[in-house]
Amino acid sequence: MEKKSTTGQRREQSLTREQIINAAIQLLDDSGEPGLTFQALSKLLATGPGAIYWHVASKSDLLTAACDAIVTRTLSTTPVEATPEAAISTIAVELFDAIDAHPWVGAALTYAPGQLPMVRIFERLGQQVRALGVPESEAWAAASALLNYILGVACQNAANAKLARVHGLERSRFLEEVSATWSQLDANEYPFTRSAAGQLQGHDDQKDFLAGIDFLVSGIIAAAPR
Amino acid sequence: MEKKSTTGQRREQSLTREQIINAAIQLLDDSGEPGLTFQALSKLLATGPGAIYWHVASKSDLLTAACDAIVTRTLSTTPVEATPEAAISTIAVELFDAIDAHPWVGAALTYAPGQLPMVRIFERLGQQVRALGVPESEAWAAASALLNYILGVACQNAANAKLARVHGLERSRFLEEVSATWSQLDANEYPFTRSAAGQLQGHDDQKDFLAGIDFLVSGIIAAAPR
DNA sequence: ACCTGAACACCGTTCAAGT
DNA sequence: ACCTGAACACCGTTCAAGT
Repeated sequence: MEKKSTTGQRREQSLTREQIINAAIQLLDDSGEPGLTFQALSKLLATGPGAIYWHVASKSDLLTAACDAIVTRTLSTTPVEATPEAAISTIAVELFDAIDAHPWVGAALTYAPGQLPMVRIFERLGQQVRALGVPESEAWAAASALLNYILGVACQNAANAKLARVHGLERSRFLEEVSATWSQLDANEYPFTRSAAGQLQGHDDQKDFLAGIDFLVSGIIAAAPR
Repeated sequence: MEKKSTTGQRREQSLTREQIINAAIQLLDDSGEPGLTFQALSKLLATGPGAIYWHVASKSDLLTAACDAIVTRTLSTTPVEATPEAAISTIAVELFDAIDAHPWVGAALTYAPGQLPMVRIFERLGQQVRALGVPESEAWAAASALLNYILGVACQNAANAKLARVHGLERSRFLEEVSATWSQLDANEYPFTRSAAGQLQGHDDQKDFLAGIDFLVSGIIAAAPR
Protein backbone atom coordinates (compact mmCIF):
# COMPACT_ATOMS: atom_id res chain seq x y z
CA MET A 1 0.00 0.00 0.00
CA GLU A 2 2.59 2.47 -0.94
CA LYS A 3 3.12 5.25 -3.32
CA LYS A 4 5.26 5.05 -6.32
CA SER A 5 6.63 8.54 -6.35
CA THR A 6 9.00 8.96 -9.22
CA THR A 7 11.74 11.47 -8.81
CA GLY A 8 13.51 10.35 -11.88
CA GLN A 9 16.86 8.84 -11.04
CA ARG A 10 17.50 5.30 -10.05
CA ARG A 11 15.43 4.42 -7.01
CA GLU A 12 15.40 6.59 -3.95
CA GLN A 13 14.59 3.57 -1.84
CA SER A 14 15.80 0.08 -2.49
CA LEU A 15 13.28 -2.45 -3.68
CA THR A 16 12.15 -4.98 -1.10
CA ARG A 17 11.10 -8.57 -1.47
CA GLU A 18 7.79 -7.68 0.09
CA GLN A 19 7.07 -4.98 -2.47
CA ILE A 20 7.78 -7.45 -5.21
CA ILE A 21 5.51 -10.06 -3.68
CA ASN A 22 2.71 -7.56 -3.32
CA ALA A 23 3.08 -6.46 -6.90
CA ALA A 24 3.03 -10.11 -7.94
CA ILE A 25 -0.18 -10.70 -6.02
CA GLN A 26 -1.73 -7.72 -7.71
CA LEU A 27 -0.82 -9.00 -11.16
CA LEU A 28 -2.00 -12.49 -10.35
CA ASP A 29 -5.30 -11.23 -9.01
CA ASP A 30 -5.78 -9.00 -12.00
CA SER A 31 -4.99 -11.41 -14.75
CA GLY A 32 -4.19 -14.82 -13.37
CA GLU A 33 -1.03 -16.80 -13.63
CA PRO A 34 -0.20 -15.75 -17.18
CA GLY A 35 -0.38 -12.18 -15.93
CA LEU A 36 2.67 -12.68 -13.74
CA THR A 37 5.51 -11.72 -16.04
CA PHE A 38 8.85 -10.21 -15.24
CA GLN A 39 8.03 -7.69 -17.87
CA ALA A 40 4.75 -6.66 -16.27
CA LEU A 41 6.38 -6.81 -12.87
CA SER A 42 9.21 -4.55 -13.98
CA LYS A 43 6.79 -2.06 -15.33
CA LEU A 44 4.65 -2.07 -12.20
CA LEU A 45 7.70 -1.62 -10.01
CA ALA A 46 9.34 0.83 -12.39
CA THR A 47 12.52 -1.15 -12.66
CA GLY A 48 14.24 -3.78 -14.79
CA PRO A 49 14.01 -7.54 -14.60
CA GLY A 50 17.53 -7.78 -13.23
CA ALA A 51 16.59 -5.77 -10.16
CA ILE A 52 13.83 -8.23 -9.34
CA TYR A 53 16.22 -11.13 -9.59
CA TRP A 54 18.31 -9.57 -6.89
CA HIS A 55 15.49 -10.14 -4.39
CA VAL A 56 13.88 -13.23 -5.81
CA ALA A 57 15.46 -16.45 -7.01
CA SER A 58 13.09 -17.30 -9.83
CA LYS A 59 9.55 -16.99 -11.00
CA SER A 60 8.63 -20.16 -9.17
CA ASP A 61 10.16 -18.78 -5.98
CA LEU A 62 8.09 -15.64 -6.38
CA LEU A 63 4.90 -17.55 -7.04
CA THR A 64 5.40 -19.68 -3.95
CA ALA A 65 6.12 -16.59 -1.87
CA ALA A 66 2.97 -14.91 -3.14
CA CYS A 67 1.01 -18.05 -2.39
CA ASP A 68 2.48 -18.22 1.09
CA ALA A 69 1.51 -14.63 1.75
CA ILE A 70 -2.11 -15.44 1.02
CA VAL A 71 -2.08 -18.65 3.03
CA THR A 72 -0.47 -16.97 6.01
CA ARG A 73 -2.95 -14.14 5.87
CA THR A 74 -5.80 -16.64 5.62
CA LEU A 75 -4.73 -18.80 8.52
CA SER A 76 -3.70 -15.91 10.74
CA THR A 77 -7.09 -15.60 12.37
CA THR A 78 -7.41 -18.35 14.94
CA PRO A 79 -10.89 -18.36 16.36
CA VAL A 80 -11.21 -21.06 18.97
CA GLU A 81 -13.93 -23.41 17.89
CA ALA A 82 -16.08 -25.52 20.15
CA THR A 83 -15.06 -28.83 18.63
CA PRO A 84 -12.26 -30.08 16.41
CA GLU A 85 -14.86 -30.91 13.77
CA ALA A 86 -16.00 -27.31 13.72
CA ALA A 87 -12.41 -26.11 13.65
CA ILE A 88 -11.63 -28.25 10.63
CA SER A 89 -14.68 -26.90 8.84
CA THR A 90 -13.66 -23.36 9.64
CA ILE A 91 -10.12 -23.84 8.39
CA ALA A 92 -11.42 -25.46 5.25
CA VAL A 93 -13.92 -22.71 4.53
CA GLU A 94 -11.37 -20.00 5.15
CA LEU A 95 -9.07 -21.64 2.66
CA PHE A 96 -11.87 -22.18 0.20
CA ASP A 97 -12.82 -18.54 0.31
CA ALA A 98 -9.24 -17.39 -0.03
CA ILE A 99 -8.71 -19.60 -3.05
CA ASP A 100 -11.98 -18.47 -4.48
CA ALA A 101 -10.79 -14.88 -4.20
CA HIS A 102 -7.31 -15.72 -5.52
CA PRO A 103 -7.76 -18.71 -7.82
CA TRP A 104 -4.09 -18.82 -8.78
CA VAL A 105 -3.32 -19.87 -5.22
CA GLY A 106 -4.92 -23.22 -5.96
CA ALA A 107 -2.40 -24.02 -8.62
CA ALA A 108 0.50 -22.39 -6.81
CA LEU A 109 -0.08 -24.52 -3.74
CA THR A 110 0.60 -27.70 -5.62
CA TYR A 111 3.68 -26.32 -7.33
CA ALA A 112 5.40 -26.32 -3.99
CA PRO A 113 4.93 -29.72 -2.40
CA GLY A 114 6.39 -30.00 1.06
CA GLN A 115 7.04 -26.27 1.08
CA LEU A 116 5.92 -23.70 3.57
CA PRO A 117 2.43 -22.89 2.29
CA MET A 118 1.37 -26.50 2.28
CA VAL A 119 3.03 -27.23 5.58
CA ARG A 120 1.11 -24.45 7.27
CA ILE A 121 -2.15 -26.00 6.15
CA PHE A 122 -1.05 -29.52 6.98
CA GLU A 123 -0.07 -28.44 10.47
CA ARG A 124 -3.38 -26.78 11.17
CA LEU A 125 -5.30 -29.78 9.99
CA GLY A 126 -3.04 -32.20 11.82
CA GLN A 127 -3.50 -30.44 15.12
CA GLN A 128 -7.25 -30.69 14.80
CA VAL A 129 -7.05 -34.32 13.77
CA ARG A 130 -5.12 -34.99 16.93
CA ALA A 131 -7.71 -33.10 18.92
CA LEU A 132 -10.28 -35.37 17.35
CA GLY A 133 -8.67 -38.21 19.26
CA VAL A 134 -7.22 -39.96 16.25
CA PRO A 135 -4.28 -42.11 17.34
CA GLU A 136 -0.88 -40.91 16.23
CA SER A 137 -0.43 -43.81 13.86
CA GLU A 138 -3.46 -42.82 11.82
CA ALA A 139 -3.24 -39.07 12.17
CA TRP A 140 -0.91 -38.84 9.20
CA ALA A 141 -3.32 -40.52 6.83
CA ALA A 142 -6.22 -38.49 8.14
CA ALA A 143 -4.48 -35.13 7.86
CA SER A 144 -3.13 -36.04 4.43
CA ALA A 145 -6.58 -37.00 3.22
CA LEU A 146 -8.00 -33.67 4.32
CA LEU A 147 -5.11 -31.79 2.76
CA ASN A 148 -5.35 -33.66 -0.51
CA TYR A 149 -9.06 -33.11 -0.74
CA ILE A 150 -8.65 -29.40 -0.15
CA LEU A 151 -5.88 -29.28 -2.74
CA GLY A 152 -8.06 -31.09 -5.24
CA VAL A 153 -10.84 -28.57 -4.87
CA ALA A 154 -8.30 -25.77 -4.97
CA CYS A 155 -6.85 -27.08 -8.23
CA GLN A 156 -10.26 -27.38 -9.76
CA ASN A 157 -11.13 -23.91 -8.71
CA ALA A 158 -7.95 -22.58 -10.25
CA ALA A 159 -8.58 -24.47 -13.45
CA ASN A 160 -12.15 -23.26 -13.71
CA ALA A 161 -11.10 -19.68 -13.18
CA LYS A 162 -8.41 -20.00 -15.80
CA LEU A 163 -10.73 -21.56 -18.34
CA ALA A 164 -13.38 -18.97 -17.69
CA ARG A 165 -10.83 -16.23 -18.14
CA VAL A 166 -9.46 -17.68 -21.36
CA HIS A 167 -12.92 -18.05 -22.82
CA GLY A 168 -13.87 -14.69 -21.44
CA LEU A 169 -16.99 -15.97 -19.77
CA GLU A 170 -18.22 -15.33 -16.33
CA ARG A 171 -19.09 -18.23 -14.12
CA SER A 172 -22.76 -18.72 -14.89
CA ARG A 173 -22.28 -18.72 -18.66
CA PHE A 174 -19.38 -21.10 -18.26
CA LEU A 175 -21.42 -23.53 -16.21
CA GLU A 176 -24.18 -23.27 -18.76
CA GLU A 177 -21.84 -24.38 -21.51
CA VAL A 178 -20.43 -27.29 -19.56
CA SER A 179 -23.93 -28.29 -18.60
CA ALA A 180 -25.01 -28.20 -22.24
CA THR A 181 -22.06 -30.37 -23.24
CA TRP A 182 -22.83 -32.86 -20.53
CA SER A 183 -26.48 -33.10 -21.56
CA GLN A 184 -25.39 -34.18 -25.01
CA LEU A 185 -23.29 -37.08 -23.81
CA ASP A 186 -24.29 -40.57 -24.82
CA ALA A 187 -27.13 -41.71 -22.59
CA ASN A 188 -25.86 -45.25 -22.24
CA GLU A 189 -22.27 -44.42 -21.57
CA TYR A 190 -22.77 -41.39 -19.34
CA PRO A 191 -26.03 -41.77 -17.43
CA PHE A 192 -24.71 -40.27 -14.23
CA THR A 193 -23.02 -37.24 -15.75
CA ARG A 194 -26.05 -36.53 -17.89
CA SER A 195 -28.32 -36.46 -14.92
CA ALA A 196 -25.76 -34.41 -13.03
CA ALA A 197 -25.78 -31.80 -15.79
CA GLY A 198 -28.95 -30.36 -14.38
CA GLN A 199 -27.45 -29.90 -10.95
CA LEU A 200 -24.34 -28.21 -12.26
CA GLN A 201 -25.86 -24.79 -12.70
CA GLY A 202 -27.73 -24.60 -9.46
CA HIS A 203 -25.11 -26.02 -7.20
CA ASP A 204 -23.23 -24.17 -4.50
CA ASP A 205 -19.50 -24.75 -4.72
CA GLN A 206 -18.79 -24.00 -1.12
CA LYS A 207 -21.59 -26.21 0.14
CA ASP A 208 -20.40 -29.14 -1.95
CA PHE A 209 -16.90 -28.53 -0.74
CA LEU A 210 -18.02 -28.65 2.86
CA ALA A 211 -20.02 -31.80 2.22
CA GLY A 212 -16.77 -33.47 1.21
CA ILE A 213 -15.06 -32.26 4.36
CA ASP A 214 -17.92 -33.72 6.37
CA PHE A 215 -17.63 -37.08 4.62
CA LEU A 216 -13.96 -37.15 5.43
CA VAL A 217 -14.27 -36.09 9.04
CA SER A 218 -17.04 -38.55 9.70
CA GLY A 219 -15.03 -41.31 8.06
CA ILE A 220 -11.97 -40.37 10.09
CA ILE A 221 -13.92 -40.43 13.31
CA ALA A 222 -15.52 -43.73 12.43
CA ALA A 223 -12.12 -45.29 11.78
CA ALA A 224 -10.61 -44.11 15.07
CA PRO A 225 -11.05 -46.33 18.11
CA ARG A 226 -13.27 -44.57 20.53
CA MET B 1 -5.62 -45.14 -44.37
CA GLU B 2 -4.85 -47.35 -47.40
CA LYS B 3 -2.43 -45.83 -49.86
CA LYS B 4 0.06 -48.07 -51.38
CA SER B 5 2.60 -46.47 -53.60
CA THR B 6 5.61 -45.16 -51.76
CA THR B 7 6.89 -42.28 -53.77
CA GLY B 8 9.45 -41.24 -51.25
CA GLN B 9 9.61 -37.49 -50.70
CA ARG B 10 7.56 -35.35 -48.41
CA ARG B 11 5.71 -37.79 -46.19
CA GLU B 12 4.60 -40.95 -47.85
CA GLN B 13 1.79 -41.23 -45.36
CA SER B 14 -0.03 -38.33 -43.85
CA LEU B 15 0.46 -37.62 -40.20
CA THR B 16 -2.40 -38.63 -37.92
CA ARG B 17 -3.68 -37.12 -34.73
CA GLU B 18 -3.07 -40.41 -33.02
CA GLN B 19 0.57 -40.49 -34.01
CA ILE B 20 1.00 -37.02 -32.63
CA ILE B 21 -0.68 -37.95 -29.37
CA ASN B 22 1.49 -41.01 -28.98
CA ALA B 23 4.61 -38.99 -29.63
CA ALA B 24 3.43 -36.46 -27.07
CA ILE B 25 2.90 -39.18 -24.49
CA GLN B 26 6.39 -40.45 -25.15
CA LEU B 27 7.92 -37.01 -24.62
CA LEU B 28 5.85 -36.41 -21.51
CA ASP B 29 6.82 -39.74 -20.03
CA ASP B 30 10.46 -39.18 -20.85
CA SER B 31 10.87 -35.68 -19.56
CA GLY B 32 7.68 -34.42 -18.04
CA GLU B 33 5.58 -31.50 -19.04
CA PRO B 34 8.46 -29.24 -20.00
CA GLY B 35 9.54 -32.01 -22.36
CA LEU B 36 6.47 -31.52 -24.51
CA THR B 37 7.59 -28.93 -27.03
CA PHE B 38 6.53 -28.41 -30.59
CA GLN B 39 10.18 -28.40 -31.39
CA ALA B 40 10.82 -31.78 -29.80
CA LEU B 41 7.58 -33.06 -31.26
CA SER B 42 8.54 -31.92 -34.75
CA LYS B 43 11.86 -33.66 -34.48
CA LEU B 44 10.34 -36.88 -33.19
CA LEU B 45 7.78 -36.90 -35.99
CA ALA B 46 10.23 -35.67 -38.59
CA THR B 47 8.12 -32.73 -39.60
CA GLY B 48 7.62 -29.05 -38.90
CA PRO B 49 5.49 -27.35 -36.26
CA GLY B 50 2.99 -26.23 -38.85
CA ALA B 51 2.16 -29.80 -39.78
CA ILE B 52 1.29 -30.59 -36.19
CA TYR B 53 -1.04 -27.63 -36.00
CA TRP B 54 -2.99 -29.09 -38.86
CA HIS B 55 -4.07 -31.98 -36.65
CA VAL B 56 -4.08 -30.34 -33.26
CA ALA B 57 -5.56 -27.03 -32.18
CA SER B 58 -3.02 -26.03 -29.57
CA LYS B 59 -0.60 -27.34 -27.03
CA SER B 60 -3.33 -27.43 -24.44
CA ASP B 61 -5.54 -29.43 -26.79
CA LEU B 62 -2.73 -31.88 -27.30
CA LEU B 63 -2.04 -32.22 -23.60
CA THR B 64 -5.68 -32.90 -22.88
CA ALA B 65 -5.83 -35.46 -25.66
CA ALA B 66 -2.74 -37.22 -24.32
CA CYS B 67 -4.26 -37.18 -20.86
CA ASP B 68 -7.49 -38.58 -22.17
CA ALA B 69 -5.66 -41.39 -23.91
CA ILE B 70 -4.15 -42.48 -20.61
CA VAL B 71 -7.41 -42.15 -18.71
CA THR B 72 -9.33 -44.10 -21.32
CA ARG B 73 -6.72 -46.81 -21.33
CA THR B 74 -6.80 -46.93 -17.55
CA LEU B 75 -10.55 -47.16 -17.21
CA SER B 76 -11.00 -49.55 -20.10
CA THR B 77 -10.73 -52.66 -17.96
CA THR B 78 -14.02 -53.13 -16.19
CA PRO B 79 -13.75 -55.98 -13.76
CA VAL B 80 -17.02 -56.48 -11.96
CA GLU B 81 -16.45 -56.05 -8.29
CA ALA B 82 -18.45 -57.63 -5.52
CA THR B 83 -19.53 -54.37 -3.92
CA PRO B 84 -19.66 -50.73 -4.94
CA GLU B 85 -17.15 -50.00 -2.20
CA ALA B 86 -14.70 -52.41 -3.75
CA ALA B 87 -15.37 -51.02 -7.19
CA ILE B 88 -14.60 -47.49 -6.03
CA SER B 89 -11.37 -48.66 -4.49
CA THR B 90 -10.41 -50.45 -7.67
CA ILE B 91 -11.12 -47.44 -9.85
CA ALA B 92 -9.17 -45.24 -7.49
CA VAL B 93 -6.17 -47.53 -7.38
CA GLU B 94 -6.12 -47.93 -11.13
CA LEU B 95 -6.06 -44.19 -11.50
CA PHE B 96 -3.45 -43.82 -8.82
CA ASP B 97 -1.17 -46.28 -10.54
CA ALA B 98 -1.66 -44.68 -13.92
CA ILE B 99 -0.86 -41.25 -12.54
CA ASP B 100 2.11 -42.68 -10.73
CA ALA B 101 3.39 -44.05 -14.01
CA HIS B 102 2.56 -40.84 -15.91
CA PRO B 103 2.81 -38.05 -13.36
CA TRP B 104 2.07 -35.34 -15.90
CA VAL B 105 -1.47 -36.74 -16.14
CA GLY B 106 -2.12 -35.42 -12.66
CA ALA B 107 -1.56 -31.85 -13.74
CA ALA B 108 -3.13 -32.31 -17.15
CA LEU B 109 -6.36 -33.57 -15.61
CA THR B 110 -6.95 -30.33 -13.83
CA TYR B 111 -6.13 -28.21 -16.85
CA ALA B 112 -9.28 -29.49 -18.47
CA PRO B 113 -12.14 -29.06 -16.01
CA GLY B 114 -15.41 -30.43 -17.25
CA GLN B 115 -13.66 -31.97 -20.22
CA LEU B 116 -13.66 -35.54 -21.35
CA PRO B 117 -10.91 -37.03 -19.17
CA MET B 118 -12.47 -35.75 -15.99
CA VAL B 119 -15.97 -36.64 -17.08
CA ARG B 120 -14.95 -40.23 -17.65
CA ILE B 121 -13.71 -40.49 -14.10
CA PHE B 122 -16.68 -38.64 -12.69
CA GLU B 123 -19.06 -40.96 -14.48
CA ARG B 124 -17.40 -44.10 -13.19
CA LEU B 125 -17.42 -42.83 -9.65
CA GLY B 126 -20.96 -41.56 -9.91
CA GLN B 127 -22.27 -44.89 -11.07
CA GLN B 128 -20.73 -46.62 -8.11
CA VAL B 129 -22.01 -43.97 -5.74
CA ARG B 130 -25.48 -44.66 -7.05
CA ALA B 131 -24.93 -48.37 -6.58
CA LEU B 132 -24.01 -47.58 -3.02
CA GLY B 133 -27.60 -46.52 -2.52
CA VAL B 134 -26.89 -42.83 -2.12
CA PRO B 135 -30.00 -40.84 -3.00
CA GLU B 136 -29.84 -38.86 -6.19
CA SER B 137 -29.85 -35.56 -4.37
CA GLU B 138 -26.62 -36.38 -2.56
CA ALA B 139 -24.90 -38.38 -5.24
CA TRP B 140 -23.48 -35.27 -6.84
CA ALA B 141 -21.70 -34.16 -3.68
CA ALA B 142 -20.46 -37.67 -3.02
CA ALA B 143 -19.06 -38.22 -6.50
CA SER B 144 -17.56 -34.75 -6.54
CA ALA B 145 -15.84 -35.34 -3.23
CA LEU B 146 -14.29 -38.56 -4.50
CA LEU B 147 -13.22 -36.91 -7.72
CA ASN B 148 -11.73 -33.91 -5.98
CA TYR B 149 -9.82 -36.08 -3.56
CA ILE B 150 -8.38 -38.13 -6.38
CA LEU B 151 -7.48 -34.96 -8.25
CA GLY B 152 -5.77 -33.58 -5.19
CA VAL B 153 -3.59 -36.63 -4.83
CA ALA B 154 -2.94 -36.61 -8.55
CA CYS B 155 -1.81 -32.98 -8.43
CA GLN B 156 0.49 -33.69 -5.54
CA ASN B 157 1.93 -36.64 -7.31
CA ALA B 158 2.57 -34.55 -10.40
CA ALA B 159 4.16 -31.81 -8.35
CA ASN B 160 6.39 -34.23 -6.48
CA ALA B 161 7.57 -35.83 -9.67
CA LYS B 162 8.29 -32.44 -11.19
CA LEU B 163 10.22 -31.25 -8.18
CA ALA B 164 12.18 -34.47 -8.00
CA ARG B 165 13.02 -34.17 -11.66
CA VAL B 166 14.09 -30.55 -11.39
CA HIS B 167 16.31 -31.29 -8.43
CA GLY B 168 17.50 -34.43 -10.09
CA LEU B 169 16.77 -36.58 -7.08
CA GLU B 170 15.05 -39.87 -6.94
CA ARG B 171 12.15 -40.32 -4.59
CA SER B 172 13.89 -41.56 -1.45
CA ARG B 173 16.48 -38.79 -1.43
CA PHE B 174 13.77 -36.26 -2.05
CA LEU B 175 11.69 -37.49 0.87
CA GLU B 176 14.80 -37.44 2.99
CA GLU B 177 15.31 -33.78 2.28
CA VAL B 178 11.73 -32.82 2.96
CA SER B 179 11.82 -34.85 6.12
CA ALA B 180 14.98 -33.08 7.23
CA THR B 181 13.40 -29.69 6.59
CA TRP B 182 10.32 -30.63 8.55
CA SER B 183 12.37 -31.82 11.50
CA GLN B 184 13.91 -28.40 11.79
CA LEU B 185 10.63 -26.56 12.01
CA ASP B 186 9.85 -24.66 15.17
CA ALA B 187 8.66 -27.11 17.79
CA ASN B 188 5.98 -24.83 19.16
CA GLU B 189 4.55 -23.74 15.89
CA TYR B 190 4.75 -27.04 14.03
CA PRO B 191 4.37 -29.90 16.50
CA PHE B 192 2.31 -32.06 14.17
CA THR B 193 4.45 -31.67 11.08
CA ARG B 194 7.61 -32.27 13.09
CA SER B 195 6.31 -35.53 14.41
CA ALA B 196 5.05 -36.42 10.95
CA ALA B 197 8.54 -35.93 9.54
CA GLY B 198 9.52 -39.35 10.78
CA GLN B 199 6.64 -41.03 9.01
CA LEU B 200 7.32 -39.33 5.71
CA GLN B 201 10.11 -41.61 4.62
CA GLY B 202 8.54 -44.88 5.55
CA HIS B 203 5.06 -44.20 4.31
CA ASP B 204 3.34 -45.92 1.42
CA ASP B 205 1.75 -43.42 -0.94
CA GLN B 206 -0.80 -45.81 -2.34
CA LYS B 207 -1.84 -47.04 1.07
CA ASP B 208 -2.37 -43.52 2.35
CA PHE B 209 -4.28 -42.70 -0.78
CA LEU B 210 -6.59 -45.65 -0.23
CA ALA B 211 -7.06 -44.71 3.41
CA GLY B 212 -8.48 -41.40 2.21
CA ILE B 213 -10.83 -43.18 -0.17
CA ASP B 214 -12.01 -45.33 2.70
CA PHE B 215 -12.66 -42.30 4.89
CA LEU B 216 -14.73 -40.77 2.13
CA VAL B 217 -16.69 -43.89 1.28
CA SER B 218 -17.46 -44.59 4.90
CA GLY B 219 -18.53 -40.98 5.40
CA ILE B 220 -20.70 -41.14 2.31
CA ILE B 221 -22.38 -44.32 3.46
CA ALA B 222 -22.92 -42.92 6.92
CA ALA B 223 -24.61 -39.84 5.49
CA ALA B 224 -26.97 -41.81 3.26
CA PRO B 225 -30.28 -42.93 4.74
CA ARG B 226 -30.23 -46.69 4.94
C1' DA C 1 -5.94 -31.89 -48.07
C1' DC C 2 -1.83 -31.57 -45.95
C1' DC C 3 3.07 -30.14 -45.28
C1' DT C 4 7.20 -26.91 -44.97
C1' DG C 5 9.93 -23.74 -42.55
C1' DA C 6 10.78 -19.09 -41.86
C1' DA C 7 9.02 -15.39 -39.04
C1' DC C 8 6.62 -13.24 -35.01
C1' DA C 9 5.71 -12.05 -30.49
C1' DC C 10 6.65 -13.31 -26.34
C1' DC C 11 9.17 -15.04 -21.87
C1' DG C 12 12.49 -16.34 -18.01
C1' DT C 13 17.10 -15.62 -16.95
C1' DT C 14 21.84 -13.75 -17.14
C1' DC C 15 25.40 -10.46 -16.94
C1' DA C 16 28.64 -6.70 -17.75
C1' DA C 17 28.35 -2.29 -16.47
C1' DG C 18 26.97 1.17 -13.60
C1' DT C 19 25.89 3.70 -8.80
C1' DA D 1 24.71 -3.65 -1.90
C1' DC D 2 21.73 -2.92 -5.38
C1' DC D 3 20.11 -1.45 -10.02
C1' DT D 4 20.04 -1.06 -15.28
C1' DG D 5 18.91 -2.77 -19.64
C1' DA D 6 20.62 -5.16 -23.44
C1' DA D 7 21.27 -9.88 -24.85
C1' DC D 8 20.41 -14.96 -24.92
C1' DA D 9 18.06 -19.09 -25.50
C1' DC D 10 13.76 -20.75 -25.93
C1' DC D 11 8.70 -21.29 -26.90
C1' DG D 12 3.82 -21.44 -28.92
C1' DT D 13 1.65 -19.98 -32.92
C1' DT D 14 0.97 -18.21 -37.64
C1' DC D 15 1.20 -18.06 -42.49
C1' DA D 16 2.57 -17.65 -47.31
C1' DA D 17 4.15 -20.90 -50.17
C1' DG D 18 4.44 -25.33 -51.77
C1' DT D 19 2.63 -30.34 -53.19
